[in-house]
Amino acid sequence: MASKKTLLEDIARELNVSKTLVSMVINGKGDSYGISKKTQEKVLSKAGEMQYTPNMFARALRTGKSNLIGLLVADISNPFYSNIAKYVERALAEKGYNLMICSTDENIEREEKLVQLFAEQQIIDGLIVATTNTSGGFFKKERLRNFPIVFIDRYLPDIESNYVVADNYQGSFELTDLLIHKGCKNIVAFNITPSHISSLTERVRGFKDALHKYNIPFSSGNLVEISFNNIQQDVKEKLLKLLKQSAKIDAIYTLNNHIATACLNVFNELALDIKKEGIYFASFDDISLFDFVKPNIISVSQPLEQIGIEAANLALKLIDQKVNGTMEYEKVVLPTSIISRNQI
Amino acid sequence: MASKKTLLEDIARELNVSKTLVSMVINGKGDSYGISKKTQEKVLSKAGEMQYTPNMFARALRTGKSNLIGLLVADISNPFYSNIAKYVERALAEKGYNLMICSTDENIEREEKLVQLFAEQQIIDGLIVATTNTSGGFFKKERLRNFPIVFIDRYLPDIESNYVVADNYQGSFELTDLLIHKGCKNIVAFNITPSHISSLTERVRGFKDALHKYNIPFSSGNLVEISFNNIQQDVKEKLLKLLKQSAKIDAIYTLNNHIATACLNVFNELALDIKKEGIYFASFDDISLFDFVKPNIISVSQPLEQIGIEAANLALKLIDQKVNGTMEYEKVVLPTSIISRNQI
DNA sequence: CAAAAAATCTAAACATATTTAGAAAAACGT
DNA sequence: ACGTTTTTCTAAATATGTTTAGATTTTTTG
Repeated sequence: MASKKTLLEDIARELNVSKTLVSMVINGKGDSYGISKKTQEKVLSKAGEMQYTPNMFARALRTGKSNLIGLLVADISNPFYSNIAKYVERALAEKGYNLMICSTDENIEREEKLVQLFAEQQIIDGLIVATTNTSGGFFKKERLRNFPIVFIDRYLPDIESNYVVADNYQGSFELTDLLIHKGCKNIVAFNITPSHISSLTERVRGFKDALHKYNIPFSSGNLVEISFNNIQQDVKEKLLKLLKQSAKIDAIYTLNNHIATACLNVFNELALDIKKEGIYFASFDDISLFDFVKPNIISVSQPLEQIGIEAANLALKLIDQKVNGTMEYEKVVLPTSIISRNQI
Repeated sequence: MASKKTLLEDIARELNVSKTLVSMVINGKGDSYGISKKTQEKVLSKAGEMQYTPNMFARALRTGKSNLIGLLVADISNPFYSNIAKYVERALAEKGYNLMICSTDENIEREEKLVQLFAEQQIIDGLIVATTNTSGGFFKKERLRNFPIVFIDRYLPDIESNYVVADNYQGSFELTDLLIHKGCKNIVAFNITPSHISSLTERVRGFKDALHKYNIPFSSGNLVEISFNNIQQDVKEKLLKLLKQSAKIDAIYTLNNHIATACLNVFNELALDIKKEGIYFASFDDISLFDFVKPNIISVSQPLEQIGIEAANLALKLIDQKVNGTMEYEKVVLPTSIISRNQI
């Protein structure tokens, strides 16, 4: 005989009070509604005794608040995102919020469907998203414009928005700068296509600007595009071509961890010893793998924990502001750090 | 002027029908309720036109179903779990369900709080959980016993339950068997303490049984316990001691990827070349890292995708059965595979 | 064509809270 | 003791759907 769930009404009946009163007390508004201490005491203890827990749906339906935050990432199995997810979740749990994580599989349509479902439906109170979208058109929609959304990792340049990102430009600039100081003259950066997402364009810009600062010429050969759908194969081809060409290169700089991993795979497979050839290996994004592999990798590490915490807090702040009417855009850019493993 | 959300009533008013009818049609029950094709057509097209999307909370409140499944794991940033999460999510999305992922931080209290919140509150229709609990006492509670729960990775031996796990015993047995065939006589397994979770005890059992099969003596020295709270330091100490001792060991077998990673860190830090000393390195759990490091690692790989898919399907099946009254326990044990990188 | 049967549709109840507007009780002032 | 405040509490409305029981309308049948 599975005993039915305790309802507000059950408590009210037991105590011979109205459910209004019980609701007020349960929600900690007893004082402000002038419920006597004694009654509050009674209600609270009875509620505990009967193991009352409010029905979230009824509450959300009435209040329009679910205490749920959504997190949308391209791929939850990517350690970059799963780590951020962990920190976001921790930060939210402290404030009594729960997190709904969903992967979009780097698929714009799925992303839009999920945003629609979550945000327009008001299933969640706020959204944190590493968007796969590029145009911003979707997020301009009236109903979304008034919804608390925090972009992380990537933002959409053509719309005003709240975001928390690493300083991709500066990180890339510094990394390139470091390589140059180590004597590199012909650094080849591996980018991914399509590459309109902000983080990548910023990294490219940082790379180019650093070269420019030292008057090192940049030619199309310094930026290799890897097709997203065929990373492994494409990296292998481009890499082999590079190593065979007459113009000697002295550093490979992969613009994200996917490409880095693909390169390492190729080195492994072909037993290539980059180091012996006097080529540095550098990458944006630091993943734990880098601590174990050869060649040693110089990397730009993003402050995952900070990104997570800031994003969570910003989301909560926006939710608050929304209630209070005002709504300003906040842009958080966090510094990266170079992890320079003793190279060559 | 942010246009208000479209409600059922709005559509009903526009078309001069009852909202009952609209609801029926929207839910695809038009035929069974005998709503004429023409009317259904009208409703559907108007709903599309007005961009109607039902309010999930109102619906869930009334029906007691949210189309949400919960996934509770110890640590979403652990690639083992985040990969499973990805596959679970995909499988559920196909069936119109969404996934709420939460990390428990390997904290029993937090786990229980979340289960309470999600399951008892009926926020979710079903739960998939890699439990940190050990006793089963918590899950024996009346209200949870009638809730669709699928355990993954680990199950609780002292309660009847539904679970999807890898064949930890068999995988461990085969791995040990392989090592023995390679000539190992003194294999040392690194376990984690506390180690009452089923997956680990099964792995230990497989290890011992394989030794026994070949009449290889097992002594306490063959099983090193690493304390969970201090993995890195503890591994380092135990490892150094082992390598210095007189009795030569010929294989190290780490019982999960955490310990494996810790070992690799030590090898790295101290520039130890296990291989040169003629020691094999093996580990349960295969993570991508293993493809890149030295020494080459023989590992037991778990079928992550299958675990995810089976867990998702089982959860949905249970939800169905719950509605239909019957409720049987299903235990899915999936085969593992050995990844034998050419060692020594 | 009236009665019976079948096909369509609807009013009202319900799911479980929160909140508003106002009632009842207690305390106070003279 | 009676009107006024103040304190404490409650009935009813509300949030947005789903579902039951029954009402209308249409079609069929003798």
